[in-house]
Amino acid sequence: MKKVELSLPAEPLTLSDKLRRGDLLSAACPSRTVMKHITSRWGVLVLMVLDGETRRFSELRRLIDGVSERMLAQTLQWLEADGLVRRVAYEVVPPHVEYNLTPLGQQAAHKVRDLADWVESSIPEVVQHWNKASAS
Amino acid sequence: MKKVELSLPAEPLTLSDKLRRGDLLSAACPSRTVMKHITSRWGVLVLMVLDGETRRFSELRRLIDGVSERMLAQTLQWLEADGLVRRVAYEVVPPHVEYNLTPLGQQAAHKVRDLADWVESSIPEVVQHWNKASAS
DNA sequence: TGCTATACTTACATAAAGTAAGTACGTACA
DNA sequence: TGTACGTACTTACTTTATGTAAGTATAGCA
Repeated sequence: MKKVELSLPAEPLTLSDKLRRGDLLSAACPSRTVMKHITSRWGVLVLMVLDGETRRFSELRRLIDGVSERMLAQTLQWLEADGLVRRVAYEVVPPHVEYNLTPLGQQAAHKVRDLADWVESSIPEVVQHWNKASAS
Repeated sequence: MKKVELSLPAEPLTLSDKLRRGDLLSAACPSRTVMKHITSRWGVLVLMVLDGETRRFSELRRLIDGVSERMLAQTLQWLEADGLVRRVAYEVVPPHVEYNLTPLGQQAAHKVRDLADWVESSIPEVVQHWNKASAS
């Protein structure tokens, strides 16, 4: 079983420093993988919707317009493996599974929410730019 | 020439409200597209690197480990079209092109940087979770 | 009895991303 | 003078990721 090593930035750092921080600019750094999961098309929306709430799989599917069951399941598995999402399954038929955020996931969700809020509120300016550019 | 309309949330809003804010949860909302550009694999890194700096194409390519010229060009074109990145080309041979952020792009870059900082500093916890899970 | 709902997984089709090469011309170096 | 390298891209082709549709076991309701 292979343990993941953190990639080391250019400056000489102590071992504990290396364990302390990732570097998104280096391709081999595991932070790239985590960022990929969080900023994936559905990852962003899952974190938004789970922020402070517990939701069932089917609720998430309905709340997140356009997501397929396949991608929702995969996204949740990524986030669960990263320790951001907690999955609670009740052994009943038909199945009943609940999802919520871990403390770490909550932190991520706050950053994502800040970005999402900015995007949602800046949309008019971006759209204006689109229309201006296509008009010229 | 088709103008883009904003998708309307559930609550009844005035027309000016509709122009005011996007809704990432609805599939048809243009905020989905902008979010896609910003949170794309290379979009995040481009915004990070351009934060407060002017950079040439080749500098970006070297700073962002692993990016291909093809994807870097495409990502920059997306962000330029969204009004987040400004492109300045000098008509010389060999070519010389500079990129920097618009005020809107700076705002986006700040949010992205907050998220990136969190990911980079939270990596040890995530990796610990990976190793713990694979050990069991 | 038949229909709907649950939380997934699997096989297959499509879209996106990665890879490699080409471009036109300047500069550096031997 | 010839050769290699650097610039900012684009194009053709391959690989990977995503979307779509269908299948699963069983309970509740009409």
